[in-house]
Amino acid sequence: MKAHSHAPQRRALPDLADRLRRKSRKVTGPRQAILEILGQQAHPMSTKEIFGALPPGDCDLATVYRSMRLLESVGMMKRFDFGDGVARFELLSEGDDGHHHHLVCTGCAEVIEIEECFMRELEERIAASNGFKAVTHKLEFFGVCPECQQPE
Amino acid sequence: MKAHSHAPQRRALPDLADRLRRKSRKVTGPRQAILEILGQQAHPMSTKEIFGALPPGDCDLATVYRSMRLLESVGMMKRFDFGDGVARFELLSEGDDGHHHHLVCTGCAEVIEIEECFMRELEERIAASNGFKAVTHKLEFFGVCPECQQPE
DNA sequence: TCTCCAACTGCAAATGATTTGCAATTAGGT
DNA sequence: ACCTAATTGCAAATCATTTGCAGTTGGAGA
Repeated sequence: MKAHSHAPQRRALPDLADRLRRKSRKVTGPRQAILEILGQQAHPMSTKEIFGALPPGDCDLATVYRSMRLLESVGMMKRFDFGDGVARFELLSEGDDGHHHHLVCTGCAEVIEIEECFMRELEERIAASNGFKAVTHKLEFFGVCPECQQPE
Repeated sequence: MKAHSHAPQRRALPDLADRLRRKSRKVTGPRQAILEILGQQAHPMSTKEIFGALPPGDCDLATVYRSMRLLESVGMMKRFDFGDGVARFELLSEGDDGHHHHLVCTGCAEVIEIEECFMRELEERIAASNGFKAVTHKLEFFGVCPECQQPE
């Protein structure tokens, strides 16, 4: 498991309040709880996983889905797509745009964060040569982790 | 529209027969028809689109889904994921592993193929430093195409 | 502190892509 | 031509995610 200090947990709540107020949205129990969960998690979590980590009976799955969208829209959450049809989220710390990539084990689904992004210049080159603007990219790596390499 | 000669259409059918025979699968009408469609298309098509391009009443949507899986498994089709929840496919010409990337306009969904792949060494670096094997990646670019940049 | 209404929430039903069970059909090896 | 496993159509089932609706609640303003 890779150390990755995600959550300046102390600032999470006031930050949440600020961002929500700006859009006249409310600071509700589910939203705080979700932030709490994600703050303890170093790796992206699916909505189902988040729901499962919530105190039982605390809130509805639909509410979690709705919350993820909202939190994403106010820039507190980054959505990732590992191509398995399930959206995953990471909590963004303030000022972080969350741009990074992952190395996902195709055997056990272990996830390792790749800090560096080598693609900025590449983006620019591609944008320029195709007349595109605002070019971004999605990039994830897949492979077999050391554990899964043992026959066992 | 970018020129991209996808289909050595002449060789498609015998090739199909070969590959299918090896797995004792059959050369059926729907499978030939799908190959035909994809062979005329320079860009990835979704299953629905393929279905729509097929002569009406020719075959069932479920059959198209099943065919795409099969054709992918015998290495005649490459699956792409643009993150919109719909799988897209390109016909592979013989000997081609289909590894390339796309630049997708977030406005009109225009797709441009990016021939070069600059990631081989990167893959190796990432594999090495994390002890992973068989590392691959998924990478797609998104941006606003020249058309969509005009206010209209 | 009390009011009030837009923002939320739970619940169930709706979506949309994709898969699957099953009985009827067919390609292709012998 | 025959025979059987591979295919297909159709409808029902999955799965992730969204949405309609009626009841609940956070928080700006009196």
